[in-house]
Amino acid sequence: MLRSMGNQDQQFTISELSQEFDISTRTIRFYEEKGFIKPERDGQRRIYSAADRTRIRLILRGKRIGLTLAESVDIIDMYDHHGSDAAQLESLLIRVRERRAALEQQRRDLDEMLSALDDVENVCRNAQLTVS
Amino acid sequence: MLRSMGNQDQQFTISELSQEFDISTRTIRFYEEKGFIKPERDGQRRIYSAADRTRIRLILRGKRIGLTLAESVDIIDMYDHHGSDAAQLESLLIRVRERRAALEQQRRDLDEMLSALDDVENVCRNAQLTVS
DNA sequence: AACACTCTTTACGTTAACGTAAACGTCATC
DNA sequence: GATGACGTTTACGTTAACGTAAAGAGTGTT
Repeated sequence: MLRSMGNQDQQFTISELSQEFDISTRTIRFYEEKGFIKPERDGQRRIYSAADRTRIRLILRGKRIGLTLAESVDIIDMYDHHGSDAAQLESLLIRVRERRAALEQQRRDLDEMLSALDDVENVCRNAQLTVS
Repeated sequence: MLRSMGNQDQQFTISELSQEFDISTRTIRFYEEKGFIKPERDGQRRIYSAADRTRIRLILRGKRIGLTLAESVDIIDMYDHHGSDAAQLESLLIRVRERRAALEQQRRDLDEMLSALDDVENVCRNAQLTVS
């Protein structure tokens, strides 16, 4: 786990992140408003760390699979939840399994839908041959 | 494709479907209000066909993977879109491929998230051994 | 007839996730 | 010192997907 720890202290402005992820600055401020990220300040200006940037990336990934922001954050927080307490570990494990069950159901639904689209595509091809 | 055509003419009341799918009757009427299903009537009462029922099932599957109702219906309508016209077939094929690309991206995101959860679970196990 | 259901329409309320606009602060630059 | 470019706060607006409540119709039961 020992990394070279090069430049973890990189910083970003709001417009940089906005452009990189193709989201509005309003969206980024909204995430902060909801407590999902907590950038530092240089006077009034917000300064985002590499960790903030990663959180945004993960939130957006969650969005793409249809999770709400709260759900995404809930999952993300599992990653670095160092609840050393044994009871906390247990409840964390339970939550992880619940999430995984839901995500696996999602994957089944996704696969069904994909194979249905495959069928449509094949039917289309055949029809094209018939027509042409 | 010749099926035995047993009882395709089955009918359902709104409360039957509501219970079967564990959604409210309001939701079912809402779907109709939006034009996603068009049940017949017995006087005032709505009567749902097997096809209506299937559409609801597919809409709900779409919901589970995070699609909007409009998106779900858009995909569902691809299934029985018998656009015999060659140009229509072509544009349908394009739309099918677009959808599939998005769904495949979704599956990648899903798989990443699942493997991240696997990691969390393993870390938890190790921590449990350390603690106990 | 009175009730109990199930269904109907109409309509206002709610939450999430932002969009949009107004009004202002801070630098650099022309 | 005015003009941009970029940032800030505050606040009202918007859409999707229903929830919830009110008031009534139809059908069967006691």
